[in-house]
Amino acid sequence: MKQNISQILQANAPIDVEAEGWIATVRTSKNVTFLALGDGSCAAHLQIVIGENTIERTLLSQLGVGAAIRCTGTLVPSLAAGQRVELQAQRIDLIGAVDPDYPLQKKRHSFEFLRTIAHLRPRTRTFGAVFRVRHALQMAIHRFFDDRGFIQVHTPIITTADCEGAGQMFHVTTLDLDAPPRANGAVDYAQDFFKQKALLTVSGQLEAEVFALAFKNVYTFGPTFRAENSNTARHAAEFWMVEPEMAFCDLAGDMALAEAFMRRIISDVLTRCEADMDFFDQWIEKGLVQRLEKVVQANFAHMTYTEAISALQQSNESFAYPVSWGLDLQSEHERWLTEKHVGRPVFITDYPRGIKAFYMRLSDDERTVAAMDLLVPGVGEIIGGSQREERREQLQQQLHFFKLNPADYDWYLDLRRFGGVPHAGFGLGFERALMYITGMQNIRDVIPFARTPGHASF
RNA sequence: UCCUGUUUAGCUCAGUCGGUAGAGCGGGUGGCUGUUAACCACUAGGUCGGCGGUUCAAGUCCGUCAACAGGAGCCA
Repeated sequence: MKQNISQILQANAPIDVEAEGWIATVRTSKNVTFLALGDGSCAAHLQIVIGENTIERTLLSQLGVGAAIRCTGTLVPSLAAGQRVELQAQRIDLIGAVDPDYPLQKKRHSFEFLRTIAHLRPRTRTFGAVFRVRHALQMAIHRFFDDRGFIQVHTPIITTADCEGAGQMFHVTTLDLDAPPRANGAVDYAQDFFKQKALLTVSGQLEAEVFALAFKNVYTFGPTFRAENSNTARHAAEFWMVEPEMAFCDLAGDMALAEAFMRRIISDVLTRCEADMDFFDQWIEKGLVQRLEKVVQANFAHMTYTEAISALQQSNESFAYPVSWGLDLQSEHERWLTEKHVGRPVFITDYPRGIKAFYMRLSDDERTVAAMDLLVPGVGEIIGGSQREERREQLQQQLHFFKLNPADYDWYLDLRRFGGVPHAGFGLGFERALMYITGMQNIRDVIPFARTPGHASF
């Protein structure tokens, strides 16, 4: 198998090699030309040295930034500082020429401009690092669960239940939208492909619970969809979510898993993507690596929602949003708690029933539910989870409390009749975790081809 | 969706008090004994986001639409 540039850069010089890739920069002087060649396999480029009269002058003039080439020659220790080895070219083949209007230049571009050329931006250093780390983070997540005996469940992407009553969902239909069949004045979904209204999933959690009650420890990791008209740096219409679910597990066990999970995936990426993480530390967010190392080392703090509210009320900070028991915590509150009050990651637990989802387990005080959010310095909430309501009667009460139709949840209620057990889980937005780990500030820049309101190009 | 801001060369930006447009990079040409986003010289490149208004005169002031960004809400 051919060697990629990552492997070539680690080879013992001198040795004859063949390198393939795209030209990142060109520097010429009278007797020598230098190319920086990249193939996405690592953050570093391979320096190619072209001596006088090595190749045809017409070929040399075609070696512009962006061109794809194959270079054969001898890998030798570099004569200059800046790289350990370099490739002395003996032969260069132009595999893919580049037109002079190639938009990427050897200078800084704005992320806004690069979003408009999503078909070319993966070749830049920043996006090379982003998508290598995205892959590494994904693998770290799978390894974490696999090491603990978790089974991954491929929960459905097309669903017929508005699972959590959360937000707008995308419809999936084969009906003619210009003239849909009607019955009793409404669209007649009985004539649709699934013979009922179908939607794109917003969460695999409810289906994951089914598998947790058969395989004990499971997780989902797949795409989810929200049709919300949210136009922010942290929202996308299509994103990936990680949702572990554990049977015979309470909220404390849930938090213990979440803490071990965060530590492990961060340390995995730090050790496996050292060069890319150094790149982010230098160019995207100063101090990033140190911030993450502190998260890996720190014991996460714990406090209840009620304790958090009183801490906020006694803080003498002036918040834009009011603080009072029963109101949800705003971003500014979460940031203050994790950054200033405790100065490390913190779990907030036992939220008021009314501001959390119907499936969360009602506590004995009947005012709070067994919910937890993990807040981390820099971003605020990164994980949300809960112990699920395993008692059938209480779950029915919760459905009534949230004005949901029990008939839509018959199979979910059934789980509480046939060997139901205490169980718990949490959800992690994959892209938000990636933003946290890379320091990238816009979710559109950690997704290969982002889907947001008004944008589904590429 | 709301608030605020931005829109000038292929890219990143400057443009003062209203008087018909500038730089760096990139492209082209030439130079340079090994460069590190190389460097030096010359050169081409513009419907100043669209439409409308004020004015003798608009990149500049006003209105409007659009795109983009930041913040908010919603959330992951």
